[in-house]
Amino acid sequence: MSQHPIDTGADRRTQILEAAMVCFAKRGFHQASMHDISAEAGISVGLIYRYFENKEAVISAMADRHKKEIHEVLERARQAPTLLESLEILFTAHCCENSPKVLSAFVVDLYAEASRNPQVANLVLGVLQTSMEGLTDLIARAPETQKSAHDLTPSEMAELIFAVGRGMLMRDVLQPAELTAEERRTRQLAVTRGLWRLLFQPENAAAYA
Amino acid sequence: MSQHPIDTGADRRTQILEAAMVCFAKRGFHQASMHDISAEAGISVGLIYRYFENKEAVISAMADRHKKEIHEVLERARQAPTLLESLEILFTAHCCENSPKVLSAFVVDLYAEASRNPQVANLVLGVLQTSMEGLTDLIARAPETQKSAHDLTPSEMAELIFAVGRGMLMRDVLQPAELTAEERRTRQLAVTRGLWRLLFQPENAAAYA
Amino acid sequence: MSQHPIDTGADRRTQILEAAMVCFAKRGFHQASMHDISAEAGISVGLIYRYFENKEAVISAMADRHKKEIHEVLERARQAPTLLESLEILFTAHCCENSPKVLSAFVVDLYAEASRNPQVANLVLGVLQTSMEGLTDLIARAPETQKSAHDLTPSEMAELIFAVGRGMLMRDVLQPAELTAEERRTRQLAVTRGLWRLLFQPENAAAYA
Amino acid sequence: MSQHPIDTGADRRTQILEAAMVCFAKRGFHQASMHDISAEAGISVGLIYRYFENKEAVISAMADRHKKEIHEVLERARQAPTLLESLEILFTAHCCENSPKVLSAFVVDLYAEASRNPQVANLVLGVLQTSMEGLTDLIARAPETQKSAHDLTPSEMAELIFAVGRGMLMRDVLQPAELTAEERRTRQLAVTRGLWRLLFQPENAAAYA
DNA sequence: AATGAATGAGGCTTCATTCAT
DNA sequence: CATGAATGAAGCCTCATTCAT
Repeated sequence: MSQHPIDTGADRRTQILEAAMVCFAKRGFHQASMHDISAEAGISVGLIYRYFENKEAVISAMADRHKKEIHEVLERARQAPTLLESLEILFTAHCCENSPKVLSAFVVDLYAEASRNPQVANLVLGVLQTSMEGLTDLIARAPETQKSAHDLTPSEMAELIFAVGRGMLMRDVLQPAELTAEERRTRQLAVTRGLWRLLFQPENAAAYA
Repeated sequence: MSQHPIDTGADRRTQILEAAMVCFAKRGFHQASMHDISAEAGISVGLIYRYFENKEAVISAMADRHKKEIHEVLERARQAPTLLESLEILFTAHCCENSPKVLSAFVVDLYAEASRNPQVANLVLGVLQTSMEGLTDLIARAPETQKSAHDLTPSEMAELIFAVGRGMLMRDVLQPAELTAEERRTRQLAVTRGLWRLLFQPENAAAYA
Repeated sequence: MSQHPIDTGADRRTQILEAAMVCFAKRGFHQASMHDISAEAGISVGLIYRYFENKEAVISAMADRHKKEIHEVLERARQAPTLLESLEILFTAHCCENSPKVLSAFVVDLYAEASRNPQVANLVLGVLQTSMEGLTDLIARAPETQKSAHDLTPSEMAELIFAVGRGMLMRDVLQPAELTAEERRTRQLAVTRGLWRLLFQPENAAAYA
Repeated sequence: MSQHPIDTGADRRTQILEAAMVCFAKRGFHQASMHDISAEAGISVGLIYRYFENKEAVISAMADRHKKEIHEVLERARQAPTLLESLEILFTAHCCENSPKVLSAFVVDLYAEASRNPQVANLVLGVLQTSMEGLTDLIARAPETQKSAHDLTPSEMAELIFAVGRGMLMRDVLQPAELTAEERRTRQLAVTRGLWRLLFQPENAAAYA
């Protein structure tokens, strides 16, 4: 029945997490039932329990997965030639449904969960700190930073960038569902680019002088 | 706390909403049981149903209350003498648990709920649009804006300010619970002020020229 | 507010029972809530408890009332000049909503209640036996009976008449609600008259001879 | 009773309906709790919901079952050699607890339910109409009818027969529970046979001529 | 006498989890 | 490995009943 006669444990876990992501984004962690997930994954409820101790463990695994994805994105961002390109990579992953897996609603729910589950909170906090350090580093090294027309430290700049990222993500869940991913992305990009201009493009200031 | 041994209907509703806010912030909309709320309010479960049709209605009433509070804050912000003071008022209300009623976790949950409940989504969207218009207006009128060293429109500036506000709020739910409200506020203010400086203080740019 | 400054206990009881009848007919004994009844009566819930010990007592009082009404009808039937007129009086009371108080659905519910509440069962049984005796007596005395073309005893004839009466009543609750009381009555009368002809009009038989 | 340790879905449904019938007859549709039914069936509450969407659905299924049983009886009645035997078959099924499944109290409750639930009303009405047509047809074809000493049409005769059937059934729920099924049957048969004599045995009339 | 706010037990239903097959 | 029937605790909600005013 499965694509291959052999499903490794990892494949199954992935399959289940994929389904869980859909359900969690659609209904939220606690509104999505194990049955929902099993149906979405096309398997039986019992099978989920062979791969995850309980629902909590699915949520944790999901958070872990989120962490890995963010780290991957960070890695890709680090390898971009310019700071603006790095930012665009980060932005696309963080803000948009374009990214294959990260759905806004899921992330908002993840933060909501973090607010009452210290384990999740620590994980998300870890992701955040690593990302912050990564971005701060990128900014500090970038030549664009040297000529910026303001006195913000790289760390402050990174903080602002992430704050705006999260803010746009929160905003995104309010969009009528009819908007396409592309439309969402465009609207968000407009705002974010405003911040980038402020932070990294001194010529406006120069014009003023 | 109650002025008289007589609780009018409005008082009861308030009492219940107050309790619900605590429970919702502590456990989330759907994890908080009606029993939790009644216990927190010190009344019986059944009594809640004399004042609210069902749990959904409690959530809606809460969202309404949030709306009213935000509008009040907006009004106060409008009356501040300078733009920066307006922003500080908005910031304090939007970002901090200092504000008597608005708890970060509740707002994050509200957005999570909005992502699946169109009625809540519309309400939150309405709040957002009114607030945005209000702030855009404030910015457009403010003398500080005239000399800013960038090309962002008032609307874009407002968008950024709100995005950062939401972003800090999301960030706030990750704080270890031990932080005092004052500490949270300070940390958030540091970031936000960075943005304000970028937007409204051209002298840095001037210094650069 | 009440028609008279003084409401005797009896008046209140009647008022409540009147309202209860409406509610019971509309929703059934156990589906009708005390609140429904109080609202229908235009009084407060608590007041019902001043006149009736509990809901059970309201149901019992209702059954009692039913008993009294049936006995009244029986008395009127007894005074009719002919047997057929007696039967018509009984029929009208037993089968039709035309009668001011007896609603089919209520009676069916009363029997359903009787099937599990021995006290109600005994009361209904008592009504039935008295009525049966009354009707048997009427039949035995009636001159029409003497020339009937069959060998049924007056008791058997009464039994049949009541059975058909109950049967029509049960049938009545299935009628679409749009039928007027008059239409219901007409349809039921047609059937019942068939039985009366069989029982009391020998000329058909004569025609056969 | 179960043929195998394996219960197919259909078996479970039957088991639940069997238990529900007992509970409904004992307490009525709305007084019987889902817990009552599960206990009577010897299963857990939750399991009922695997086989029925909700309590309403159990009631509907029960009504359906009643419909099927009545239709079966009608079929059997149709195949009886004489009209009187047909009637006896109908009678036994309609009036007596002897019939394995049809309990008087259940049927009275079914009609009570029908008076408020249009869906149930339609179903019961459908059963009634089919039965009526079937019986009318039987009567019209029966040789016994040709020589009857009255002017009732087959349809009127069928109407009377069903009315008496329902009437006896209603009467049946008042019996003290101590009566055996056989005793009930005998008493009811006595009445019903009176009607049959009136309708189908012309010799009495003839004797009169 | 009358009100209606308040209580809390109990009903319906869902769902995480287990386990026999 | 996989299934899905089965369990039962827990959640939402209703409603008979009480009682302070």
